[in-house]
Amino acid sequence: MNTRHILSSGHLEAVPSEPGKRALLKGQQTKAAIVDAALGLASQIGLEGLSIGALAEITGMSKSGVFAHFGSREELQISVVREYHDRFEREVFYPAMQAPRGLARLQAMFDNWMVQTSNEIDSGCIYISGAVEFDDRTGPVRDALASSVTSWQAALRRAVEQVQEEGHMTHEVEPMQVAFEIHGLILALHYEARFLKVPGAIERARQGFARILERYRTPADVPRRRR
Amino acid sequence: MNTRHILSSGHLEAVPSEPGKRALLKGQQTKAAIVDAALGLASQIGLEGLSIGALAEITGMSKSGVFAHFGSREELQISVVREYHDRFEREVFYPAMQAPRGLARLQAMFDNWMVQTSNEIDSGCIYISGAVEFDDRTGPVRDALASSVTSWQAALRRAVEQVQEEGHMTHEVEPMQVAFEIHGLILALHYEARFLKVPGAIERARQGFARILERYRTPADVPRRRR
DNA sequence: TGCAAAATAGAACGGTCGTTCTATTTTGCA
DNA sequence: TGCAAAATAGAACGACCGTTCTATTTTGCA
Repeated sequence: MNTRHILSSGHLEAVPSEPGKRALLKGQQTKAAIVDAALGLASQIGLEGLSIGALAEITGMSKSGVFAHFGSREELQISVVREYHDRFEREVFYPAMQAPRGLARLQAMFDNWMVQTSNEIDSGCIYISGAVEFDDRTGPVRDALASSVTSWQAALRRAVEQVQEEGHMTHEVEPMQVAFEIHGLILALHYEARFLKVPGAIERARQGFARILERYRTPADVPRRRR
Repeated sequence: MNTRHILSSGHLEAVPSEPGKRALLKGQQTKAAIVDAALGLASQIGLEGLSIGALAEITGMSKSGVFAHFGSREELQISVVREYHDRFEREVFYPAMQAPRGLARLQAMFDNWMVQTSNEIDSGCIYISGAVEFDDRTGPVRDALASSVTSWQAALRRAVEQVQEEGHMTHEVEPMQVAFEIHGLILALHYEARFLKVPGAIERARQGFARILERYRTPADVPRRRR
């Protein structure tokens, strides 16, 4: 249909493929602004709640103007997932990689993740709401979500392995089991803080994490209490 | 508007309020069937995905026929939440109360909860999907959801307290902290089994639960390994 | 069994949705 | 600076939404 549109619009003799890619500065700039607004909207009402009309109103554009940047609602949703993936890397993953590998890095990953998840008013986590919205659907949006989440889980697993190699955690537990339990703490935090609005959920998650570390500590490992 | 409808339809001289409540057998029966179908639908696509048109098609009724039983979509959603609450009590809570109070009962609550949550193909958990859909909204649907969840959490907390009184868990941990961590395991189970479709999520949750018990075990308590 | 009330059907409403088509404006290299 | 291509606007589409209104059928007690 993209082809049909190009062919049917205006001057046909100039084949529009070859004349060396333009910079498209303005276009990409507006597109980035739309995706930014879309991410904000999706964080509040979910990926399925995204509507092109609402997005047009927010950005002050026309519906078709917004639409043209993506070609379909699904492509818009995918763009939002990619954008969230990038931000998650930028705000959670990369900063944690600055910490020395081992306990400190795992702790940093968890801390950053907590902050990202419970970011007070706005921005619920797309990975969590998206999982609920797309858990019995197939298609590229689900795939984009799942692959982002899976890659983050793999990063978590590596971090746990490094704690084991460092000697601060027993090898008797599978790294993915630890990642599972940590994920559970984040999900419970998101549930209680964002839905039930109970205070102190962050502290519960923090305690849960500390107790996972204690539970799986190498027998010889020094307690080294912080706080 | 209800009044307007009554007044404007047909014979006005007979005030329709007093003639002793009828049994309404057929009506309540169809309503129950609609709620049942609605719960099935909401379990798959969420409370927000519920549409009266789709429900009419499933039940073989007309849209207005379905609608008349509830008066609004919101009332339909509330009915679905109440129905899920009843089933949750019937399939998770009451059976667990048959087990002797203490460790056995807490274990039964967790086991039944796991089964209810990861029920293979159909029926995702309304408490989980609903939390995501209504986490930044207000209104009676959110309130119904939240109060159901809160009452279940209170039941969980009592069960944990009884384990402490029984002497199988240290008093050093707050019961709600234990409930928080257990909730996290269920949420992670739901996430990984239903969205990511990874096998073995149930076993991860089960291990996580066992390790919570180990972690908080009274020092003097005999391990008493099962399996 | 009659008859009022309850239950259901059917059509229509205003609204929003994603998408398409055409027309106009804006961009940015030659 | 001209001009093709890119970007955007605007109107219209068919579909579905929740809801209302009126008309018809079904129910179940007197």
